[in-house]
Amino acid sequence: MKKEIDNKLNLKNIKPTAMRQLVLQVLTEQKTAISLPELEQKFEKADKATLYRTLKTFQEHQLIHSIEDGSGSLRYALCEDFCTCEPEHLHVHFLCNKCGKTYCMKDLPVPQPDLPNGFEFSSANFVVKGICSNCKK
Amino acid sequence: MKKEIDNKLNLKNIKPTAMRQLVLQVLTEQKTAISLPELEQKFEKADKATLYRTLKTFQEHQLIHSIEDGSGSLRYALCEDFCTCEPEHLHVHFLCNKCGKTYCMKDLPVPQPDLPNGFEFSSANFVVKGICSNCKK
DNA sequence: ATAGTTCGTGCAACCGAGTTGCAAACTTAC
DNA sequence: GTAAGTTTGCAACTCGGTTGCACGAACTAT
Ligand SMILES: [Mn+2]
Ligand SMILES: [Mn+2]
Ligand SMILES: [Zn+2]
Ligand SMILES: [Zn+2]
Repeated sequence: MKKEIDNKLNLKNIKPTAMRQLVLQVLTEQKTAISLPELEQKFEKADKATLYRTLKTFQEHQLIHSIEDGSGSLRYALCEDFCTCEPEHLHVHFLCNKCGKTYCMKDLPVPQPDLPNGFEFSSANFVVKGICSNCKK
Repeated sequence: MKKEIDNKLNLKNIKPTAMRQLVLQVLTEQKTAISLPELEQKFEKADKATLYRTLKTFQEHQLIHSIEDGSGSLRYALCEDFCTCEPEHLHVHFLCNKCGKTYCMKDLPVPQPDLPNGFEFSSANFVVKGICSNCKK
């Protein structure tokens, strides 16, 4: 739905260019987080740098969040509407060792461990690895 | 202590070559986890590939573990003697946003979250980011 | 409407971490 | 000793990410 795409962009104060609409379209279609190289392949002919900067813009405006899953490339996924990317909204991610897909476990908040004296929590990246339900059966 | 170094290597069934002794020496001196590029700089003249393969060997023999801290390069730190790198021995890591150092929080075990049906836990990487006690004061 | 300015895009070039092939040096087994 | 296996050094390469720059589209001020 074209209208919804533009709506989302407007809500996050991102000027809805053609490129950005296309990228957001792709992002919305994903059930798992996507990397820049993967995103690149979704287009017949698209420039890496432009996609890179598009993702960067999206992230700066908290439309998407990035996940360091250790797979060699950063992965990106849509934030939930109410998300402000603050520590209390962080969730666990799951990387499947078999299919390589990275899932947002939106229902699993990242626990905030008791750090030693003097250490200050500001953010966290919690990636669980294993076999996903799809690869399991 | 030269003897201790060789001892550790022997214990983990790693042939104690000169290179490996040197690398293990450096690793033991670190209070925070070290990356391959950082390790490279610790030597006047050392080959990246050799260091790389040395770290790989160490890891395969569970002398060290690697940490995906999202800093752009993998970090490595010594395992504790009893460590077998199994899920229950995993600990939290802390990356300081200021000095960039990565700490092993050996006293903080990685919690094992309740995954949805069909998802199987096999490993995890839990990195907390913030300001370390050294940068705080 | 025009001119000036800002913004987005495309292309090429670059960087740095990690990785591999290969040959020389070294170690171990016989 | 020689032969076989292992470790090392060097060079080359891959790949994700990032930047400089120039062109064109869009927006602003006059
Ligand atoms: Mn997520
Ligand atoms: Mn550690
Ligand atoms: Zn899977
Ligand atoms: Zn610090």
